[in-house]
Amino acid sequence: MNEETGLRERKKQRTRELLSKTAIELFLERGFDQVSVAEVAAAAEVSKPTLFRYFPAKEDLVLHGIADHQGEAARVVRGRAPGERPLAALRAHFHERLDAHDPITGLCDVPAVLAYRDLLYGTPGLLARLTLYALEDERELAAALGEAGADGMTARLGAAQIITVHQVLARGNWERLADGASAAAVLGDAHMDADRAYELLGDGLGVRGL
Amino acid sequence: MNEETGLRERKKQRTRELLSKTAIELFLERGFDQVSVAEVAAAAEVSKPTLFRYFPAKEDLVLHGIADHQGEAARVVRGRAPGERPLAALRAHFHERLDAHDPITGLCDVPAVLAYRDLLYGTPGLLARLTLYALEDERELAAALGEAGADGMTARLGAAQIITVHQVLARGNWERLADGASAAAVLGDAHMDADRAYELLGDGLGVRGL
DNA sequence: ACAGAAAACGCAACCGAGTAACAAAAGATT
DNA sequence: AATCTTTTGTTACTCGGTTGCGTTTTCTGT
Repeated sequence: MNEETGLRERKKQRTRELLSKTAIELFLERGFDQVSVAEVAAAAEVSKPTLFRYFPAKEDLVLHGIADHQGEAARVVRGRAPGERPLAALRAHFHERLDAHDPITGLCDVPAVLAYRDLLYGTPGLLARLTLYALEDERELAAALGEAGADGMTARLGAAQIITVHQVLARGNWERLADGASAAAVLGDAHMDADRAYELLGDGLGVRGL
Repeated sequence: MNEETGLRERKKQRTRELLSKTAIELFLERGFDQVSVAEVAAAAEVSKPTLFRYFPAKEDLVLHGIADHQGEAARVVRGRAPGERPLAALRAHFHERLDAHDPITGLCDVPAVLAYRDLLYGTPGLLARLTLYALEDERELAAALGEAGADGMTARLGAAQIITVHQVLARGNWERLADGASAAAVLGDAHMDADRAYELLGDGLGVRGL
């Protein structure tokens, strides 16, 4: 009875994507703060209230694509092979995403993606919103680690550390690309960083003399 | 010639504190979003533009006190005893702050402080701003760890993990107090959590089976 | 003590984000 | 086709934050 179709739903979907796409284009051209939502609405040929019916805030026009990855870490832990350790699963997954040049790893040199990241990291408002998304990721991962057998405090500490490490790795990769290197050229270093980071997670900062 | 005095500076200082104090009182009474900056300005008997000359944004009226702790972790590392490891210095310092019931540890049951924390954690806008402050703390700490001999990536990873762990610990303590326990009653648990967290930092998640 | 420079302030007007109310239009249902 | 529901546009509003400008207050030099 519910074939996921319906002209209405399709139109909504298209409007939503049109809005986000239009907004990002404008933001990339002139900067997040230099473009008003009224302009975005006009360019997408909808009214301002309609825009806000689709996106609760201006920032979400940009972050809408990122919300798709929400809860990925928790999913990886929950979907790991029987007997596999959570950290091992996450580590393998990260290396996979690295090879795929997934933007969430920071290792994607498609010009549009690079410009997009410049926009994110260069706009405090977007960065702040982004960290709120990360907080939810963290909570979900903590729950998943709890299911995997960790006690409450360990699960929360571990989740926080893992999410944090991913952010640092992504930022590191992005900085290399921002310096002009190609993704292919730094792939090896990125893998090494990831290995190092996961070893640090697994073996502690103690082994590095801190 | 410059005795740090001057009527002007003193007045500015007082106005600044009056504004922050007035704002926090009002926010605690009715909630951050239910009080307009115009009201705050009126209650403090200054004009709206003047308020914004003292605080760049509404959120900073609340966070102004917290900014004082800015860079504390980095300072601890830089000021550690010769031969002492950074992690050991940070660990000792955290335990000290715990015993002092310092609000930054989350372990302070003074009613006003508790209400203040409710305000912080219960207002997304404040939380977001707070994490931006934490980002700077992280950068500073990374620099300090770098000076202490860690290579770039390790310093950044370590800094991120340490700051994150502090946040998790503080939040954990706050949750216990929010459940009605007294600071004295949970002090022991708080120390245990901190020990556990720092052991995790030092020895890695591996020892806990993750 | 007094005049002038510099800083801080208040006022009023303004811009942009986000919301509310209501009317108009479009899709779904029979 | 007629009706009901959902979505949309218009207008107008609140609130955070800024700007320009004239006025008051404090600091400085004599």
